[in-house]
Amino acid sequence: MLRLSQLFVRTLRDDPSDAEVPSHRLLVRAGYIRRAAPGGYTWLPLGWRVLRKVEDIVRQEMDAMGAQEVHFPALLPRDVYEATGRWTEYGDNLFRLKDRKGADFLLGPTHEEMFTLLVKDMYSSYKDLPVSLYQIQTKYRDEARPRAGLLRGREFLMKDSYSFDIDDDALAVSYAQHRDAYERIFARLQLPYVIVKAMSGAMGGSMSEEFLAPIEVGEDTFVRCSACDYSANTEAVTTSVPTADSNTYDASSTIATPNCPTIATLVDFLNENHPRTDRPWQASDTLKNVVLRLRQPDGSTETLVIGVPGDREVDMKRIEAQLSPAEVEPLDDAGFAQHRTLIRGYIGPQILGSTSDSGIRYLVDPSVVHGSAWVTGANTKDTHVIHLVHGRDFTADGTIEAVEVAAGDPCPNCAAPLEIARGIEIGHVFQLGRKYADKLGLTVLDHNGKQVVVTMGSYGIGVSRAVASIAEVFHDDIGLKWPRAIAPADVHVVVTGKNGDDITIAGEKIAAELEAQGLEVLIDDRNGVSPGVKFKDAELIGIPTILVVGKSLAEGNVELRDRHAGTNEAIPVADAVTRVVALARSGQ
RNA sequence: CGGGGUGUGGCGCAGUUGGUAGCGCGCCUGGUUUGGGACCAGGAGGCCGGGAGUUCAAGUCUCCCCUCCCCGACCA
Repeated sequence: MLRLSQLFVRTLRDDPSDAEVPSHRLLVRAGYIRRAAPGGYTWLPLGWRVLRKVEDIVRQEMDAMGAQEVHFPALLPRDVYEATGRWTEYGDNLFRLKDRKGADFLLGPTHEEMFTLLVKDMYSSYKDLPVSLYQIQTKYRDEARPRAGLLRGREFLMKDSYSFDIDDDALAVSYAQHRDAYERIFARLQLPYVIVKAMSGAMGGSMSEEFLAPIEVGEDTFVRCSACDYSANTEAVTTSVPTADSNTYDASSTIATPNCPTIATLVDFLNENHPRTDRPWQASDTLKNVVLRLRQPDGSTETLVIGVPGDREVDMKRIEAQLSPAEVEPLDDAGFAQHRTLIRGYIGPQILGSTSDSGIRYLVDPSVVHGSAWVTGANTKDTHVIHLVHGRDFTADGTIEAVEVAAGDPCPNCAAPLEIARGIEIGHVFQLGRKYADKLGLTVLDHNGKQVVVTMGSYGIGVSRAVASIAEVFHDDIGLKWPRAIAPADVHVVVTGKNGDDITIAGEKIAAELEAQGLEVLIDDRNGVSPGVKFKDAELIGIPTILVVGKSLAEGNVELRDRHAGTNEAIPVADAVTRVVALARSGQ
């Protein structure tokens, strides 16, 4: 039995000043966690119980799908990460340290290499596959900006698992099993989620999905369709190809546009000096050409220009994801100096394209459809071109999804408007493919006795982040409201009497009976603490069922409070144990 | 890494023109209280983020560094 008179906890009356998001505020205030280091938290008894319950649910479902638990050290040698290039690739986010002999070590940010080598060490036949292994481990990442308490720390608890298969079909099966297990885990945690398509990006895999808890304070932006079930991470959105523009336009003409350095000033100038007959000019009539530099992993660079409608922002993440593994950056002054034909602010596609004199590759966003007419730069200072038609007056080398996805954009599935929402990434499933197995030499003999490279999947759940996410979903102004499955106890018995009086005796008796029934009981047996304080603390701590043994005992009643529903029901003392046990076992 | 804010007992905060630190909560002792964060009396607890400087004198002024929070960049 957890006795509040003994429990190592101190609830705070005021919000801690450094906590902004509700989960952080309430977990500290209710005595679940305490900040111990930048990006690091101490788990107090109540919090540790919740964390272990989340862990247990994850463990049960992973075991049920056939994965086997192992445990690696967090302290890892450099050479393993050197083999895959991640010692350098991971950059500043990696915690590095040296041992007394000066040898390099790191604190594991994720364990692909270790799992791959472990399987290589032990297995060598297709008969050993498939196999899925997992661990629940403390991970270390030297985040540039830890924030929001448990939501982004530098040390956090993660379940990571890895599947090993003989071929892509088998990988698809392992992937589906993990995905199903994740759905069961989040359902048991009562954590709402959407599964969004994610970019496989530099990891080189083929299929990747994120589980996002749709919560405003989340750091991930995703889109979802207002009509169908489509959802995707913003950088992974693919737009449907718009139909070509079949209108006929006037011949293009070059016009002087003094003092029009921005799109807004250009549009104003056009409306004043070259008004359209049908409607005013708009930013969406202009074609904005952004100059980028691509840097390939081998160090070579290329200048690239991307055309997007002038009313849209360029999304560098989306572009980078499609050009991976090349890195993308805006062209700097030195770069412009090398391309004298590119006049900043007046760049037009007339001189661009790999077959043009400049030889500069030119891509357009799909919204710049064939046959559409644009206002754009004339490649001379203070001069623009109007009625420049795609396909007639200029050509592109191809298309690239380049504009920042905005609310109201059409859904690629059904064309209904998309919504933009924020979420917390609580899980990620990923078909890694052969990247790690290749680099680390993980092969097995197939049934023909031939060496084949194993294909892998990697799957993660942020366990400590899940605790915070649940707190984000289940709280109100006065405290936490845990789902029953992970509450630190089944019932919180509030006893409002003084030591030795009838109320205290009755409360202790009920608590003991509840415990005898197998329930986890937290009893507020503090002497000399006023009922108001006990009620406030019970609401703050957030155990879903609160049983008050107090003044209504005189009428033979106790009070059964539901923290979620906010209800308070007087029930006969004799029924108390049965009722509470039934509630606890209902799972609701 | 850029921009903004911040740092004073465990928590929340005040501290004037520079003059040797205070309030509320919490904690301890005694007493009175006990259904919505009680009351009275008496206590304990502070390298004022760190360093350097100006000054007879620095929480307060100057410079450098650091922390935490927010926004951005970054984030398998």
